[in-house]
Amino acid sequence: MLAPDLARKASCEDCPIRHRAVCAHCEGDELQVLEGMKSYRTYTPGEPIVWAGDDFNFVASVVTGVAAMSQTMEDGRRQMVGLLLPSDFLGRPGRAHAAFDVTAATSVTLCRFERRPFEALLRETPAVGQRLLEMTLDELDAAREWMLLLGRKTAREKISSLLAILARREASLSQQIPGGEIAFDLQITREAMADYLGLTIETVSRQLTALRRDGVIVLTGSRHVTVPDYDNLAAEAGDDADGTQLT
Amino acid sequence: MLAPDLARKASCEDCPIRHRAVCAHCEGDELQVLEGMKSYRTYTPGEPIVWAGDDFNFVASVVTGVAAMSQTMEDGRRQMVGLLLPSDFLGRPGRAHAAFDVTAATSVTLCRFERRPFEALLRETPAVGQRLLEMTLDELDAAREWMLLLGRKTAREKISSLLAILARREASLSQQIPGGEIAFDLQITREAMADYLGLTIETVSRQLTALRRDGVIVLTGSRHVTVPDYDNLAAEAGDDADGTQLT
DNA sequence: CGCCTGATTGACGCGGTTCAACCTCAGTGG
DNA sequence: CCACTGAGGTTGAACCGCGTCAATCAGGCG
Repeated sequence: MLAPDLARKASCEDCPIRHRAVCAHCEGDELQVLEGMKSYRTYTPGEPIVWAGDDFNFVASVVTGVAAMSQTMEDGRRQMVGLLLPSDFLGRPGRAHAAFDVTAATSVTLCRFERRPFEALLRETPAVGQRLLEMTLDELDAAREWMLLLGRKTAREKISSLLAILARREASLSQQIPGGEIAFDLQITREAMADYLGLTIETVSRQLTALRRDGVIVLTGSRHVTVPDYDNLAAEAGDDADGTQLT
Repeated sequence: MLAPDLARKASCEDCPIRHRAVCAHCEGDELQVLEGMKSYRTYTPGEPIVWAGDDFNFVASVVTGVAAMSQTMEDGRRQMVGLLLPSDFLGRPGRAHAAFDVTAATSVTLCRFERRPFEALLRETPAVGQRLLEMTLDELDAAREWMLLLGRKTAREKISSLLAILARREASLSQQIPGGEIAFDLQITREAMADYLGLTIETVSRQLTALRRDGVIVLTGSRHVTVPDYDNLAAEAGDDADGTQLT
């Protein structure tokens, strides 16, 4: 299950998430300690990482890929409660059981630390705790923004919001011209979109079709999206122009 | 605007939230520092504490009362994203502007610290940062639980969930007999309930009536609720019996 | 080719919103 | 003392957005 290319410990210095992850503020000695504690593991798409209620004796940073955190009701209704992207932190120091299901959405590589030693590290190395606090506060803000989407937005606005987020990320990653058209691939299925947005796959499909019909987006195949006019899409999302932006 | 009885600084030793708030882990010297930094302020019911986007140069602990954190769309749709109860922390170290509106739901007294000195304290006093991290992680879990409610639960389940939370809190505060009936007052209006649950006031009213008709609750006046059988109410909330519980 | 998973589309119905009337109660002032 | 007022709450009727159920389509793979 170990990815061959990452099974031998890559150096933290070369790590792609070096300056965004929980270890971002660490230097020299501290980084050495982390280097000694870490181990990599790669999960295949769809593979469960933990189930809610399970013993959960490690914490980890996502190095590559996407993992989904979700909750399921007895009758099968499911709600995604977080998307874990590279540099995001997974796990809960001070808690021995997982609160949510976590599943690999794509192929995912984690940089893992045993929970106990990591908790000790938190006590002794303020830099890690401070960075974790920053990251957790950001996640809390993002979760609260998402609550507005889930509680008050229409299906069309929900889809538009999600596409706008993905378009913004694509634009920032690829340094595209502001105002120009943005194109990206949906990495996730309609089902994952529905779980994330609190909708059904049928509604997701219908609203995508409607947005295409109205010229807000261009769909090539079912997974490739082109946004001719980002402002137009943002207006459909119902976010006030000056307001905060979902991450 | 200062509450006369709290305007002179009450001692941290006697503080009702002494061992639950952000200062919980502090001892001796550290407490002295906080004691010197703090100032109290009381807000009247309905009074805004901050608006989203405003300069926000303090952080605070709620000492007494209830404050509501919420987000509003251009057209007036509103979603509450958090309820701040005594000992809860308000504010975001490292950020100069508020992300959400915060309003006093009842009369609220805050124990406030200027943001800059508090940030310095966070760097120098690990105990505060560690406690804040714990609290933030708990809030994040609660926000994620709420996402399931907003995204997937029916109106009846939403109301039942809220009542179950309030009943649990009442039972734990008043040490009631497990299995016995639980009675409590709704401290908030139908409008606040609707904003919290992502519903309209009409739907809130109708579902409360339906739960009363079905014997799940007894309503005395419009604000006093008696729960004859907690397990029955919990079943209506749709939470799986073994699962995690909203706080 | 057949099979399976993911996605689209249509028909239909329900749950929750919308709009509106009305009720209750606590002030408030004549 | 009672009329007036306004906020909070309840109830009814009609509408419609989205879920449900079901049929069909497209693409990948043995």
